[in-house]
Amino acid sequence: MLPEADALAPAVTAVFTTVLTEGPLSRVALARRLGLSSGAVTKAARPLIELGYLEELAATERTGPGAGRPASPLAIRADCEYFVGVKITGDELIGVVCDLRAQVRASAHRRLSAPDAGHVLTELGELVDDLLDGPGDFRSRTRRLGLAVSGDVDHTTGLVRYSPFLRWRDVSLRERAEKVTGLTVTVENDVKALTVAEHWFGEGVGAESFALVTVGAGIGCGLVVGGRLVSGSRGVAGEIGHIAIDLNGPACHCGSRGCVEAIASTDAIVRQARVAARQPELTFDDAVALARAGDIAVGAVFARAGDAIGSGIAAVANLVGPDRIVVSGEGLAAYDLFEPHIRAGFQLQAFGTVADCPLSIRALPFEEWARGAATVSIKALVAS
Amino acid sequence: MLPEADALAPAVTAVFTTVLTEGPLSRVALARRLGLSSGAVTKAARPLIELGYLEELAATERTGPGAGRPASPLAIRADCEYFVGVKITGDELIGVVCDLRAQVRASAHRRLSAPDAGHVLTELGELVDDLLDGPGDFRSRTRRLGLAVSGDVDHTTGLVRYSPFLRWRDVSLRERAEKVTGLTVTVENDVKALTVAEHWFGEGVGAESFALVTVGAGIGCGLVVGGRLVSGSRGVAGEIGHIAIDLNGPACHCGSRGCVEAIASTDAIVRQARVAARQPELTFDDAVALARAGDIAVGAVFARAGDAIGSGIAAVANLVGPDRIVVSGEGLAAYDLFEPHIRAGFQLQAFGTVADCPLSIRALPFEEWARGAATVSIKALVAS
DNA sequence: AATCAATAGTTGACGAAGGAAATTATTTAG
DNA sequence: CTAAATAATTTCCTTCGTCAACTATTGATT
Repeated sequence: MLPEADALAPAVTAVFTTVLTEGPLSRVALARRLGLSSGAVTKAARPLIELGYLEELAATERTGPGAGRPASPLAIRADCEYFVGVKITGDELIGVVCDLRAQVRASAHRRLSAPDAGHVLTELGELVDDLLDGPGDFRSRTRRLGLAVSGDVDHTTGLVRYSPFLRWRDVSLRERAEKVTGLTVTVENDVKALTVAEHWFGEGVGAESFALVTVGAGIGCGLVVGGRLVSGSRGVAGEIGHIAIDLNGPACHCGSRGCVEAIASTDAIVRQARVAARQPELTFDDAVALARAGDIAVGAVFARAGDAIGSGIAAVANLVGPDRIVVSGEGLAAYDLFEPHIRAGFQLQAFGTVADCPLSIRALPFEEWARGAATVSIKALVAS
Repeated sequence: MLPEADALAPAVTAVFTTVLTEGPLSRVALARRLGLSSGAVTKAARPLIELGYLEELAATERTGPGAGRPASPLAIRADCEYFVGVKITGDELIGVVCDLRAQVRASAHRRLSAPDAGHVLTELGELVDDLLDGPGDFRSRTRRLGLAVSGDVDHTTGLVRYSPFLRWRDVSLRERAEKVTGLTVTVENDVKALTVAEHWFGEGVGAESFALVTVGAGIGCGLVVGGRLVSGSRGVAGEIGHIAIDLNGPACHCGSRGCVEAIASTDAIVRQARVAARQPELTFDDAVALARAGDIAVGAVFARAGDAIGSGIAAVANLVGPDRIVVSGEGLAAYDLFEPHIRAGFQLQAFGTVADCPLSIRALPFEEWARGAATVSIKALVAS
């Protein structure tokens, strides 16, 4: 078992995170990248190699003019430690085991009969045991568990202040999960966890500022500004879903009117599609099918939703001017119906050079939320 | 003349900025505040005292139980150095001399016949000379000039990339202003400069995240997140004025529709008030007078503008969850007409605990923009 | 082959910065 | 006058990172 990587020198943390997120890099490249002397990098890398976190790759490519000693890049030893991530929803636990590079190595899920905290925690314990004792022998190399929960989460204390979907209030999730699993637990809001995952291992790598927009039952946004996750001084941030974009739009459950979420969440789409198609029993999948089959009224519902999402994204972009934006979410399963409208809505309202901000739109792969949870525990190891 | 405060140890900068922004503080209080040992504070403070930036106040108040050596608070010697700040608008230069605590000591302004860069720079040189050689003998203790310009400004290079009001493109303002004035020049976007001023010396002091919204000919927003000014990766950030809040609202000069600015800028208000009052020659002041006199149609224009501003502020608050928000601007000269609507619009659309964010609304004192410019040069001295 | 230039990485001396704890300073309470 | 409490300083020490010299490894040139 590898020892705790606590209380590391700044340079050690910097080298670790940079190699982790920006792939194999030679010591000289790291020194340039981090503004350190090459000697400092040598010294910082040594303990990480000795602890088994980094390894030196064989020199391979020759770059530049060709002369000179070839660089030996430092790379993460991904299998030196594993991390469990679990996304907790109202009716399901989705769990994964990831390696240090956040690659999913195993996954499992459990349906929940009821979302009360006691029940969820017992199920969580069993799920984690299943994951760690299943094929792969992860148990001996796993110390950490990350949990992702929607709602207001204090990630420093591991307290879930309020989670509407779970109907939890002030649940000390970290403490209780540590007792049940015996692992070191990190708790984070689900959207923020996903944002960290994307910032460290996805399309946000290297971005100084970055926004992740999730579209689904809710519409959320995780923000990275100045290289750091934005938490909001009252625990709330990234509530793109409750930006009002249409004074005369539909009423939203938040009490306002014309919120993005009231127009573009899956629920809102179903509600509008039922009216448009005059079928009160219509499901989301039915709506998608109708729109793809050319139903003009239902198609307009998706178009309007896409425009609304584009407006919300434009608002984020106009305010913080991020390097990059990623739009994702289970609601984008039908993303062919949304994408052009999201882009058009964004382009129309993005101000000046903000319109140049790269926007990637893609469906959210299954397990991604749980992977986000695991990423948070990786981050807790590296940048503790 | 005091030497350059370049390349200081982190603790020295921390002590300096903390004393500067959070008033006289004893060494022990500073140590607690900054997470340093008291010894470190003693060492960090010494050079600052020797250079004349700080002074030790006589122990005054006894706090707590009463026993113990009284603390001798460290305070800024405000008159040890002066800073010039100039706000450049299309038709006017507004200049001030501030002390190290950003108190205005002298001010002057000049009307511009034309906004071309060459002309502006000659006038700038004369304005600065007037300020420094006027009463007060500031010249000998002044090394720095801050310039505030609306538009896209690269503050690291001092280049004005694009300023629509001035019709400037790629003007290397820092270089040229240094040549004309002989001072070390810092250039910043006007709203960002004002934000720094408010963050360091105004209501944003101590805030980890903070938003300043300015209402006037344009509607802008400066953001501080994680203690640092948000610049936007393409130079654009805080464009609250171009968040669209009404799909069917009036067309905006930016090409979109229903932008906050198209509803609530002074121009937009005048335009709408002329229609409402059926007086095509109406001025802003006339509109204010009519609204105050009870004209319902004109009053509704102000109400709608206030609501729109409130919506924009709610969008900012929902996204970044700031500690505090300040609304200011020359457009708020008639702020009695706006204030309740701004607050109501904000409260309606602020999500969850975001609604608890303190909101202060107040008219922008004359010279405040220029003071912001001076503040930027103070910041450049302290945190270079 | 020998040498040189170029680049990568290591090493050890050094200096700057900050912590720990003993010491000094200054006050009030008794 | 002494003890307790708090503030500030000082000294010693550790840590971290730079600097510059040095080793290592390659391709190119002669």
